[in-house]
Amino acid sequence: MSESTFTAGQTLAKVPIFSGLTESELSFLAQRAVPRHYSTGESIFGEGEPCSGLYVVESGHVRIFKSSASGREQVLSIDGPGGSIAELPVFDGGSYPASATAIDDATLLFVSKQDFQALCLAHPQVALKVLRVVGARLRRLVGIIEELSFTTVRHRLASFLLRLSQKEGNRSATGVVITLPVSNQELASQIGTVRELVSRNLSRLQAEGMLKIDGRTVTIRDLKALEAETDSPE
Amino acid sequence: MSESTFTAGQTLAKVPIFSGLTESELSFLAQRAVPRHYSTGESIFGEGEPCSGLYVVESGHVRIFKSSASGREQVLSIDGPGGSIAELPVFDGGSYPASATAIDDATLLFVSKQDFQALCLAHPQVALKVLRVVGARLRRLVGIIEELSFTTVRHRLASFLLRLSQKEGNRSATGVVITLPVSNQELASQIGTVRELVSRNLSRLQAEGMLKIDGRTVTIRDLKALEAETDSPE
DNA sequence: CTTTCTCCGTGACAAAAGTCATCGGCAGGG
DNA sequence: CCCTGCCGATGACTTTTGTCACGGAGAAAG
Repeated sequence: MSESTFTAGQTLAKVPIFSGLTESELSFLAQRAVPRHYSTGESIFGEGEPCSGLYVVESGHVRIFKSSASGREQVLSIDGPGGSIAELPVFDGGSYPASATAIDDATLLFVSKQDFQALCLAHPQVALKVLRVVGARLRRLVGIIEELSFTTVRHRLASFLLRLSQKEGNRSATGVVITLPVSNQELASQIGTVRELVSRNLSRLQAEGMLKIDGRTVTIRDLKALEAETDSPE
Repeated sequence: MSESTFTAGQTLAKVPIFSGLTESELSFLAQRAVPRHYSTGESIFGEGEPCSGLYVVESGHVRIFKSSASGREQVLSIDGPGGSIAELPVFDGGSYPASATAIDDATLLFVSKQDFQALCLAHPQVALKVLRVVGARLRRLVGIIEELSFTTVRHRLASFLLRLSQKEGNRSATGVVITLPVSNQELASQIGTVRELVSRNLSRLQAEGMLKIDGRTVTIRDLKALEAETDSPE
């Protein structure tokens, strides 16, 4: 077994959709999975291209998004190690419904349509696992629709900050401190708006005393008030 | 075999996710599928309720939607005979991500989680079929996100009219004639806005000469112009 | 050090979305 | 027949969103 096949096997074992496979099954798959490396910003596939297989993230992060004619982008999901992308177009035979790029240097394992379908037929458990992950993906999409349809940019921004604070917030004397992980432009793409509105709404939340902004560092001074923003009827 | 089991078998054979099963497998499933009848407007399940199984539409139509705190609704999909709903929460174990009601009198076949999972394990083909159907569903959701994120109410209304005209438009001397199948309120829920904006935008399109509106009958007088509305960059 | 690039913040607008209230038509139930 | 409820249209207004243009901070490159 070659070095790369070995590491691929290691990776595959940790991927939710392949958990539960035996070692021999994993190595069978690993031998057919092709590792591909992408550098920061590089395109993995574009919306509308025919789909030849699925990818499993070994390292790095992948950004899946839709682009508009006028240049705006809407992020659908960000997947890190262990995540799988494009599971679905593999089955319905259509093209990729969105584009994918590497956020940072990333290594993905490519599994061809044929190999993967064969695997699902041979191991029905795998198909059920795929359905489970896809379920989570669907929930996220429905969540995006809900936010876009019902809420304002202000709401979505508040939600984003709260989510971030729960994942990686640090308590301090003055509140919960978080560091914005991305540019305002990217943040805008993730919550479905434009750069300027992110900037403006951040300023406004600061002016109202809920936040204290210092560069990319944000201190949530009034968590309660920020939470109230996310569930007020409008 | 009872009468109802027989009709259930008939129905199941036509459902995409069950096509390809043998007669005996179908009747096996039919015996476990429980027919449930719903009258117009009746709730089938509500968002957040634990999911106990999936439904197959035998007759009538089902509306799947999200509700906001302020009473607005966003329609995610409308499924008719042969459609299946809630396939996904069956697998990821979570609750229903949205609510479902019967649009008209409808008969659904309920298949329990257990029976369905067993079926998928016994017949991997079924799982692949489910994945195909789910793929289409995911594409539709991504389409909704794209529309909500990038386009205006005017755009979405134009798209809706064009879609409708392709499905059931009748050519006439003055243009393509269609009949709005739903109230403005419902139309608003389907394109993600409110009643008033649908009304106003319809009027505006009429004032600009693209449409001629008479009650629920709409004549598209300038198809080209309407199509131009749907792909202008904004 | 200077130039260039990227990113952030903002003011000034313009357009779109949404809210509220009102009016009129029409259908169904009492 | 009248009342009530649902639906559609529309005016007036507010809020939100998005665009354009500009200026400045800071990092990276020459």
